[in-house]
Amino acid sequence: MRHNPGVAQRDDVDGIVEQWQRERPGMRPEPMAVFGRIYRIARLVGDEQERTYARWSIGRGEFDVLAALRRAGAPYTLAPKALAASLMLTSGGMTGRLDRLERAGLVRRSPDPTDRRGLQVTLTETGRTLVEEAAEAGLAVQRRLLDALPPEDQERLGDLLRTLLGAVTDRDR
Amino acid sequence: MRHNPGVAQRDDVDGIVEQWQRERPGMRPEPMAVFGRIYRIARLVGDEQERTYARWSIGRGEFDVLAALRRAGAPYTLAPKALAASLMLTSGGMTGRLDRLERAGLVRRSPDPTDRRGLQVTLTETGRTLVEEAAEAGLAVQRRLLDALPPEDQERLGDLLRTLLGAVTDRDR
DNA sequence: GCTAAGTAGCTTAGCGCTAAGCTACTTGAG
DNA sequence: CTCAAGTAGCTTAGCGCTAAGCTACTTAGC
Repeated sequence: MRHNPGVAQRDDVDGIVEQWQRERPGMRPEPMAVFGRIYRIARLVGDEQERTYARWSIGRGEFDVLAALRRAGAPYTLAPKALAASLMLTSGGMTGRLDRLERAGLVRRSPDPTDRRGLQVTLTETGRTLVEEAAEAGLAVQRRLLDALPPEDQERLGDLLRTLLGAVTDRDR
Repeated sequence: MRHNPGVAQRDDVDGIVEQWQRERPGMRPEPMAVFGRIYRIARLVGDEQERTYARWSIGRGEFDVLAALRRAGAPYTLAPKALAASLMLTSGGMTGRLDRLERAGLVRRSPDPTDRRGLQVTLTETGRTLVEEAAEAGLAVQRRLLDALPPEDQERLGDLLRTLLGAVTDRDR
């Protein structure tokens, strides 16, 4: 039985909140109703995206690198340092991703002409085509899921999350 | 400069959406404004929780196991199978977490009297005390961040996420 | 009761990450 | 100029996960 779309029913997270309320009265675990769902959605949608990108034989980590390069615009070039920062990754992690992408012929590493310590990572033609197709497919997944909400709620959700992300980011400084 | 709390300003995710719009007109990347923020919040708040639980020398994975046992109520006992299912973990991952928790004296493994293949995992007294303290601290972190939103928006956000999580979960069946 | 299929938990190999430390290079102070 | 401090990228060790496969046990069909 398919439930009425747009009408949210009691879910596992409600159950967890109620269990805590029963076991620890006075705990006020309501924030879990928000963050518990955020964790689960991130995990489940992330896995779904992973399955989508698998059609192009890349993982989500590799996709994120290609997408950052594509978004940067022609000539689709960034330093490993800049990529690692924007993807919240250590330099070691970045080295590994670039190794895999270079082996697959999707990016090219070349020396930075202005700093001999540095590199430039550039999308190859193959990489550019691949990331454009994969991005479209990944976006289609997101859009299909998000359409469980009417357009005005989609926007409201984005706004609420913007405020929350702002608080989280502030806190981290 | 601290911005006005509750007023969401342009953030990195807005920048990413705009970059895609500029580079790929017609792409309609608006869903990223929701899922991009969900990914970031999950990551950043998760890391913050990790730092909080570190005060008790456990990671988030271990905490989740202890919390599931505590929430289940006295006698704080569940089968590894049930734990793995509720934490979306493979049996191998569960074995590892239980090894660490047992070594730390926070849970005890005993044979299931009704099924000789099975085990029962039980919270020790030490484990129960620890998880109650750590849960309170983790919740305080969540509450402080969520208070960037007025109470009625906190509830609205939870409701919107419930609907979205419902769509994601449906999809997975 | 016997056997085939299914299930619970563990083991192993492999993967991608972090933290720490390395080399090569750049920058800034004197 | 010289030299100390800083920076970019890579290497290594260690960690916790998954996927696949194992053993021991249970269940269902005959």
